This record gives sequence, structure tokens and C-alpha cells, in this order.
Amino acid sequence: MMILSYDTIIMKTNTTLDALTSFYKLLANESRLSILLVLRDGEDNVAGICGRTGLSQTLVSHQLAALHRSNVVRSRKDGRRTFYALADKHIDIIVGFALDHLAEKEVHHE
Amino acid sequence: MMILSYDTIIMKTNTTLDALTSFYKLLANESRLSILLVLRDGEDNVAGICGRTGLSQTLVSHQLAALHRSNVVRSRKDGRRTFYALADKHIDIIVGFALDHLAEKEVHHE
DNA sequence: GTATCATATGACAATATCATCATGTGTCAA
DNA sequence: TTGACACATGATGATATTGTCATATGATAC
Repeated sequence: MMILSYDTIIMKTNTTLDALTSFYKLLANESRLSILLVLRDGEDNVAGICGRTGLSQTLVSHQLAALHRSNVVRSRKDGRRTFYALADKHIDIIVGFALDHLAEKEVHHE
Repeated sequence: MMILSYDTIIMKTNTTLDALTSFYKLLANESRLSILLVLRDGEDNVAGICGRTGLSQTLVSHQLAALHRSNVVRSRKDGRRTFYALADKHIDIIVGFALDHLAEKEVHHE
């Protein structure tokens, strides 16, 4: 991983900071994160995701739409069902890394 | 990195999802992210951070306080100055990884 | 066709988050 | 010991986000 300085990051695209913020905003919600964690175990359809997360159908659809708009998940239609999956391995790794980070904190602090 | 299933994650501590959400919420703000990106280049005091980010002193103090409460940054007093730094290498890596993720998206999509 | 299933979407009230203003606290210099 | 400097903090209005309700769409079964 190349380490760019803050100035470089900001100069380069001029929208990177904004994009990064938007990306994290997507992860910064219990419902969406719940959905993403479920999808880490593999593709699933809306009803399945509802079942596993305990969230309402409407909410799941709304949040999946948000995640899809930002290319965090991809969708595939099969008859009247829609199957969703993580868009790429990165998402998986990013979430996994944060989980590790928290697990370690748990050990180090209180 | 160990990959835990959603059910395991939720069962285990019952607060992990919450902790993960809180963690991402901290990153999901342009001002805070701006500060964290500056701190990736190394320790700095409040005035320095204000200068490099262009944010007001009050805002920077508020956001640093939030980041500090959650152990994302650590602080060190020197006279009437307070120096802040990333709490650990994890934060650095997590932010770096997300940046890489976005950079790759840029290439793949439009 | 029509009923039903699976999902999507618009509108909205409740709540949360943001950035600012005004001001407080602690430190150093004269 | 007074004033300026560096930073912290409480309160507040503006704005954004959240989850829900009602309803729409599209596919399958009958």
C-alpha cells in the first residue's frame, strides 16, 4: 500500500476527500453494516437478508439501493427475486480489518 | 485476518456491530477525515492541524475531542499546546486501504 | 386476466449530526 | 497579576439521516 501525504491526496483528484467521506458514511449505519456483514458470508436475496438481519423488507430494500448506487454491492435478478453480493473483495477486507482493529482494542484497553 | 461469519460476530460480544458502526461514524465526516489524513503524515498540534486543513480552531478541537474519546487519536500536552497523533497504525492502514479501494474504483468504473 | 409474491420507491416525522458562536480554562511572558 | 496565547467546551440552529407507512412495479401461478 502506497502512503500518500494529505496534500497529495487532496491535490490529486480534488474530490477524493469527498469520495472517502461518502464511502465511510455508507458503512456508518447499523442496518447497512448488518447487511454487509451478512453478505460477507455470500450472496443472498432480499428476503434472506431480512431473515438473517431481522430488519424490515422496506428498510433492507432502501439500504441495498443506497449501497448499490455507490457500487458497494452488485445485484442479480432471478425471476421475482433479486440477489445481492458484495461488489468486490475490498469491501470484505476493509470491514474485516476494522473488526480486527476493534477486537485488538478490546484486548488492549479496559 | 480471520474471517468470522455474521452470526459469529453478532453472537460473540453482542456489541460488536454497535462498536463497528460507531467506529465508521467517526470516519464518516469530512472534517474528521481531513484531520486524520493530516495526522497520517505525523503528529501535530491544534493550530497546525487548523492551518493544514483550513478548519476553524473550535471545529478542530471538537472533532479531536470526539476522536480522542474513541481512542482513534492520542494526545500529548506540551506547555499550552496539545499535540495529537493517530492512536495506532491500524487507523492509518484502514484509511489507506479505503483510499486504495476508491482509487481502484476510479480506474474500473467511468 | 387476477391474485399473490418479491422487491422497490416516495413521503414523512423523529432523531442525529454538523459547524458556529460565545465563553471557559490553563499556560506563559512581561 | 495582567494580558495574550492555545485549546476546550456548552448551547444552539441548520441540515442530514433514519426507519416507517403507504403504495407502486414486475414476475409468477392459477
